Amino acid sequence: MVASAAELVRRNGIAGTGFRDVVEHSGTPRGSISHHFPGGKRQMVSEAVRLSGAHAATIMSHAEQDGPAAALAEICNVFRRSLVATDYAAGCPVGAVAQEGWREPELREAASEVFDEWRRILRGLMRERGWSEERAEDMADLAVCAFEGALLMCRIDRSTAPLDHVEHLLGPMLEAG
Amino acid sequence: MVASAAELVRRNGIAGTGFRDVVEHSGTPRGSISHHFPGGKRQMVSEAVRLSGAHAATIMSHAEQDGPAAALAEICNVFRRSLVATDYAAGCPVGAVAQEGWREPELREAASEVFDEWRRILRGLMRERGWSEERAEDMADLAVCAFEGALLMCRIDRSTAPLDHVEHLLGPMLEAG
DNA sequence: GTCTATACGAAGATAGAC
DNA sequence: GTCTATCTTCGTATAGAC
Repeated sequence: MVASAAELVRRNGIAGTGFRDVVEHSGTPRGSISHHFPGGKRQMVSEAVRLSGAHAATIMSHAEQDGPAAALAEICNVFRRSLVATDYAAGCPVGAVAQEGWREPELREAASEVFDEWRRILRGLMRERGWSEERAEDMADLAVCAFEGALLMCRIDRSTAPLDHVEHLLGPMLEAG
Repeated sequence: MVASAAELVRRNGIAGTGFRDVVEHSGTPRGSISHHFPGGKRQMVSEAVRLSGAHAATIMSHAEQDGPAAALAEICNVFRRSLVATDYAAGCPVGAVAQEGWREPELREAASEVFDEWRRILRGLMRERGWSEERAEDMADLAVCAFEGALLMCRIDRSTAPLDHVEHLLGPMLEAG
């Protein structure tokens, strides 16, 4: 059910995703919403963001023995496939929450923790490549910003070009300390 | 009225911005909505995006005699001031539409044209610095992606650091061809 | 636990008076 | 042109039956 929520939010946004859609998409019983999510929609979206964020972090970590550029390439590949497979409907659920749900402290907190983890992973990989702590932090910021922005722009362009460009330009930069 | 819509959309998103809020914010008469916007909310948001996009393009163009890094710095400065002045409520209206309104062809088209103009401006400035057409295109993509992503992240972090990092890391890259 | 029905509020669109 | 009132839709939350 949380996975369904994440999938719908990344496509239609928070406001565009109702409980109705989630129960339909997940096939779960309609009457158990308030039982599983006493915190209402906020709680559901919050859990969806954390789930997606952890999933992405796992993907990046899988490539961590190959360095920061490989980690970036890996996560770009996964999202690029999603974009193409859904005809550019599937963006990033964390970005959606960052745009629509930042006023809700619970959602802002969830998105914040996800972004922090992503940056922490990239920072660690760059440190291993000899970057200074400060430069690694700045570059990790740039990488996550560019990644999130690229997902936005790919949907508008109906093309994976922005994501491709980010990956190919930023990858080498992350390697050279 | 369009300016009010743009201001409200960049803060609260499309779904979070009702006609009610717009007439209140702009002080315009409530009964003339459908007269000025026969196309409904879509039309209003579409015009708001184009207005904001053109405004940002003008800002970048003001610094164009000083090169691409100066243009980037100028637009970053303007949005950084907005972020701080509104306690991180004011993001980018074009980004909001890219996230929430991409399904509406009219809105997607408007956002697409705005992004294209921004990239065209940066590409032109980089060409003057001796970049090849292809590299200039890729770097312009990266710059706009990073800028949009930074505005997202600044709100979540409640800090201008992501935007600062993007500006300081990307600026020099745009200069050196 | 799961389900149905409903209350409550919000928002967009529309019609008609002045 | 401007305004008020209303219609309709939709989504969340809640209460109560099985």
